[in-house]
Amino acid sequence: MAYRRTERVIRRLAARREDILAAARDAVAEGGMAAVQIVPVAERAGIAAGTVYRYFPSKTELVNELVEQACAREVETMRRAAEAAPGPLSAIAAAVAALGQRALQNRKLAWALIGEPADTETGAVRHACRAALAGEFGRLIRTAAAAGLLPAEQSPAVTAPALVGAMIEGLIGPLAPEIESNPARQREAVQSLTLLVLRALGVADARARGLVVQIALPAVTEGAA
Amino acid sequence: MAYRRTERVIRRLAARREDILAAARDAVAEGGMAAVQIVPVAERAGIAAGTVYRYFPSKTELVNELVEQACAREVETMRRAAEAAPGPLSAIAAAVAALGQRALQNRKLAWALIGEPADTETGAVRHACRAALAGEFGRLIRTAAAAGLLPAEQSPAVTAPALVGAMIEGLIGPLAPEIESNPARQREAVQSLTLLVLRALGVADARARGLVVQIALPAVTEGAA
DNA sequence: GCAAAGCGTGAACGACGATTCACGCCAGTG
DNA sequence: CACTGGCGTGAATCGTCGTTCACGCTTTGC
Repeated sequence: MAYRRTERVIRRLAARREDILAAARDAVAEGGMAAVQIVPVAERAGIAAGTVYRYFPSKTELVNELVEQACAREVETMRRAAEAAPGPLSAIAAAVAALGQRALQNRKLAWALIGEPADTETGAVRHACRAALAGEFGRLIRTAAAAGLLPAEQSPAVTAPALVGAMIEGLIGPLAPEIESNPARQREAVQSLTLLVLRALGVADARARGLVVQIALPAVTEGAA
Repeated sequence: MAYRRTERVIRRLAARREDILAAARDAVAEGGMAAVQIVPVAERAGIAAGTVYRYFPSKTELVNELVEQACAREVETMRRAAEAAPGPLSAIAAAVAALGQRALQNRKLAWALIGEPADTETGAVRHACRAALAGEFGRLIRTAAAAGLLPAEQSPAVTAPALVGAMIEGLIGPLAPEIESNPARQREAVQSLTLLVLRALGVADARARGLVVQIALPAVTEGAA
């Protein structure tokens, strides 16, 4: 044998791989999914087009990994926020607020990754992502319902996806008012949305119960794009 | 002069134009936005590819018109359902139900036209479409709020888009349960969603008030694809 | 220092799909 | 009925990417 990957090389390769993913992420954040093109992404990463294919078998795979990564991060954010909450209801509130907060931090990115579609292949991954979000959310709903905190008539199979849709559309969808750069209005929007979701689930007096205040602004600082 | 369009010819041209739009619509319903390709659409319409360009300056224009048409139809459906309702609250319920009902009738089509994105050009039109839906919906909310039937704290600018999102995602989004062919379950899903929306707006006891029953199944028979 | 094995390169290739256009055909005109 | 001009055609054209690959350069092992 005459060649074996050194620790140093392995590290370099891994770093390069991350660079590519980061470049792709940046591209998405700037120009949406359509902006993820091999040559531009490669340039952004400071490498040649062909090199991308040393790390990813195809563009589809690259995009898939991007979406999966982002999705996992969101689900994790949600889960953590919920776990840190003192009870099932505030867990829901916290989850919504955390997700909303993050989404607002980079609306275009979030929208592109979760909302905007791509080829059929990628569609499956995105579907899995939404399903994961809805699933996690459904779990929170069921927990609260089981604890008698929500009207029992809930059908999480319908409400969870619908509310995920409400969050997506309400905050990051193309409809959302332009609040990108205004922290105060962002906070406001997230709160409105949180209240909306709670009401939708049958919690009429969330504000009175102080469910909103305690989740007002979960510091989300990790993993900046 | 040696040529002037006869009434008959004008009619034929208009019909052809509609044929093209219909063919495009069918294509969308079958394979999503991606399936709207000039040659296949032309074949479907029984004409040559080049002919499409006698009627539409570009594919983008064709798609735009398709989306606008569909959008206008939906907004109109919503408005009419609301107007026929006996009061502001049932107007909201009726609007949601009517929209949901129609969307379910051809989920793939609805999703492709409203949910699934396309190129930047088309994005603008779709944005306008969603905005129109949200606007109409916002109007209903404001009316109800003004009548003191909803908590005054509503901020339609946030809730209307969010609830449009909830409807889209909950019923026709990729996550929605597969209920295409089961009328009973469709009815159920629409009702759940209607209740969800009403609750989200602060109406806790919609069912008790009989708001749901009266909109149970607005016969939507007009304009089949 | 030398051979072996990856790694990086970027021009070239291929697929796909929108758009064009030179040519017949048919309907309207007088 | 002959003539005119728009309509329909569909093969060819053009652009836009994703993907490949033959060729150096770099790193590793001895």
